[in-house]
Amino acid sequence: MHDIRMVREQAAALRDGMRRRDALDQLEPVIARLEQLDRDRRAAIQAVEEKKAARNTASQEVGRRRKAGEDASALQAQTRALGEEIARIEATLVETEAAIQQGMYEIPNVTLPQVPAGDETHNAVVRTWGTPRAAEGVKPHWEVGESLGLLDLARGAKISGSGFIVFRGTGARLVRALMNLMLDLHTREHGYEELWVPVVVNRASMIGTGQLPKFAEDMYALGDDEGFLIPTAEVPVTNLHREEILDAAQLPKAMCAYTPCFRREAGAAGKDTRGLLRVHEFDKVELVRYCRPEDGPAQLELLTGHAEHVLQLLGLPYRVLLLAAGDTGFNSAMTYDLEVFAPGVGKWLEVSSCSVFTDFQARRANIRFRAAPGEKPRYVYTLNGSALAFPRVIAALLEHYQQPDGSVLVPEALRPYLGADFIR
RNA sequence: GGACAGGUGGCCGAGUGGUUGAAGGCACCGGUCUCGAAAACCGGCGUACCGGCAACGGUACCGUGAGUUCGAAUCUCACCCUGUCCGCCA
Repeated sequence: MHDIRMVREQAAALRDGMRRRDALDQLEPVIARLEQLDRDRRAAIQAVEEKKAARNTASQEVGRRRKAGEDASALQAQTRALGEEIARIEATLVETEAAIQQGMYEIPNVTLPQVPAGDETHNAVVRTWGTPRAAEGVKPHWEVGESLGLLDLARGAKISGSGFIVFRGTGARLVRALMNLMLDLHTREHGYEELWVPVVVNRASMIGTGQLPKFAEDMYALGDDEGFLIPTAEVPVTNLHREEILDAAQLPKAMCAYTPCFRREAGAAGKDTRGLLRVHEFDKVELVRYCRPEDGPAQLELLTGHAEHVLQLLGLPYRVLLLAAGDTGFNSAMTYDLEVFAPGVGKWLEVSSCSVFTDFQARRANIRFRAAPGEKPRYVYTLNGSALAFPRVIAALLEHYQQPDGSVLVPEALRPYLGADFIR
């Protein structure tokens, strides 16, 4: 969420940001309405505070007179009338503020200057690593996975529904191996603190990282009062220090967590329905960083490099995309997607999305730091990225390392974790 | 799930209807002293919003929300959270 002052004082920059996302036409009415609401709000505040100041002095006078044994009933009646007037103005103020908040929730982050303007056709490949394997003769991962007994998609669908996977045998072990490989790498070599967090979070956390109120249909709500299944570990991990003021010495702060992730994938019906490419429950290791504002872009490069490192260890060819403004997520100011090549399905698969959110999430979640003792707290910048999402990595492994005899070669870095050189 | 006890500033803790944004202490910042440090002493020290170029003025905030009242940290109600005990449970 932006500061309302962005609308008041930097409206031109805000409009330009929306234009770069190809979203200005859609959002212009919202912005214009916010400008009016902001004026209404301040006028109401001035009126209400003036009357409150009058009431405060009057009721002090009542106290003084009563203590002195004088009659204060006329002044009391007058003050009560003032109170009723205050209540009336405050009621309109509450409405105005609710409308402002609703409007502010509609406006996405403004992307950084280095982000290309326009829709996804303006996404830029900034680098590639490795050589994609030729597609000839490579079977899609679901065929290899099922023939090797690693996946049981039919039974996943039976016990939970389509889009839920059962891994079995070496397949199940592969999931555990990936989890350990990634967590070991990030904690031992990249300096992240490992967290084990709840996968059920409350509404305040979902609002803090920006999943709510805009993306409610994408999540599983538990049906009782307050619980949601997390769509990503970003939610519990970024919210860890919600409503806190950190010491500057704690920045940059690096945390990682393995969690399952739950997504209803509303609106994605019919896309990537086979295999592991789009599922309702999947596992992932997530990296989260907090930093000082001036470090944001450099921290994004660092975090993206940490995610890439996993793919390099696994020996999977990938490319890094800098998303154009129009393809950058609502909360993000700049995003790199990592796409791994899966020759069996002949596609680049998104296995990570690394973003810097500037202070857009920190403002919502109220995560601040004090640069020096005595200084005013400022919002941190938050970042996160998957490193990595398991199912598509597994798909790529099963396709990229497929052997003519139907077995799958295990990349060296994974062997100690899986305890095998080949999956057969 | 039941019964008690609690939730006050960065932390500890006083305050039970009226100049209380809130005593006192710790921490922190500045100063005196010192070769330097510690100790001691003096002073400062919350956040947000509105107005103002500024100095500054105003308003709000004592878990959250509603209510009573001329006036609420203080009284009432609901909810949330924490602690202790009981029950249940992997």
